[in-house]
Amino acid sequence: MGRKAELSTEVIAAAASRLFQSRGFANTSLQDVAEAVGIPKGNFYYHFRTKDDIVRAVVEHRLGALDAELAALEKGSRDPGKRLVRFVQAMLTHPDAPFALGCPHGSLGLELAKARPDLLSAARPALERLRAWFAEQFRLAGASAGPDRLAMHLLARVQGLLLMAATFRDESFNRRELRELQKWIASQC
Amino acid sequence: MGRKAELSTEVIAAAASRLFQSRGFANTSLQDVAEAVGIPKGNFYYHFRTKDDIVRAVVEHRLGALDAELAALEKGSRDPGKRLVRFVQAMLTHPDAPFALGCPHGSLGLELAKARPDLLSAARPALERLRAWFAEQFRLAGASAGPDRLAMHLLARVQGLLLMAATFRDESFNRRELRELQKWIASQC
DNA sequence: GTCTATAATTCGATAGAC
DNA sequence: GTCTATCGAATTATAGAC
Repeated sequence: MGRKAELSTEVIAAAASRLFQSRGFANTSLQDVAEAVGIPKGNFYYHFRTKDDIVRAVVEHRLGALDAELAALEKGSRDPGKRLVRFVQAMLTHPDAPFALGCPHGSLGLELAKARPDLLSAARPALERLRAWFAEQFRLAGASAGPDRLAMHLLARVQGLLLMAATFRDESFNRRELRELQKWIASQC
Repeated sequence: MGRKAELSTEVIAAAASRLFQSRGFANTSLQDVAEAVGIPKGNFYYHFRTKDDIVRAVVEHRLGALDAELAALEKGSRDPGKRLVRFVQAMLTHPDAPFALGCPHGSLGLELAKARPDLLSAARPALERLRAWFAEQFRLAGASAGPDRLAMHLLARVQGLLLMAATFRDESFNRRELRELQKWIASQC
């Protein structure tokens, strides 16, 4: 079945994912990751060949976490429009703290677009997973406009809301904008 | 009048501003800045005490550039609603290439919110200048909703659009979303 | 004021013992 | 497989000649 080192590699990816979200990719050293997992930093290179490789592992780990969260939303509600509303609502209490640090997938994409365009494609799958799930909910809801366009629009609104929340830290703006976004979702479903 | 070192300091800030936008703060070394200006990197510390200090100088430089751009928009159009429409249109050809690299002010804020929360407040003035100008245009246009809320909403939409543009590089999405944003502006003025 | 030289630290990555 | 030890390069920052 699985590779022998799978567990350790997955543990490292999970720790790196948290560190990338709270400090960014460039500001996370292998030392930081190694300390978070409790291994010497030299041992890191048994699991990964370079620091760049960890980005791919992090995104793969995030895809797994995302699948679980989206599956829970699908199980929790029959109405696809309500699922979307609950998704954006869940951001408020999400362990990744996107209102304080931005969307983990969007902020990683933006950082890589600037500093490491060669790695940008590695960060995109998580955002595309979100986009595809949004589109499916809109399609199931029988939205009037094209579900793909609505999905991209919603993703952009989410990214903008979370970037503003992280930089301005204005609670009343966060609440108001979140409510308006939920109203927009309902109006499209 | 001005300080003796004002010109060199301003030149450094301008170069650092461009590098922060294209590579990010953490990925821009003092060596990069020194090379861009054509001075030895040791000479940097005659103008700035630390690397952190350059963030404040960069934002101050950006405020000046922003003032000039907004003044040109005010001069070019009497209708405040049209000014807002032209502002978002101008992003397409802006030298900062926000569609490829994100909004320089928003992406700097997001990076600092993650990696250097102690420096976040230094990055905010540029975003707040934009917000204030948006609000003034909405107020002048006699918008029905509160101009401050409309301004924050517009800023969030812009940030979301540019983050998505930088990470997805989907030209048709960029055009469509830009057009929708302009339609929203017109509907509020 | 402007330059060279370099200190002090940290980084990603490697070598090799066990 | 897991550890220690360390390399070479890059980083921020300082010292001091001119």
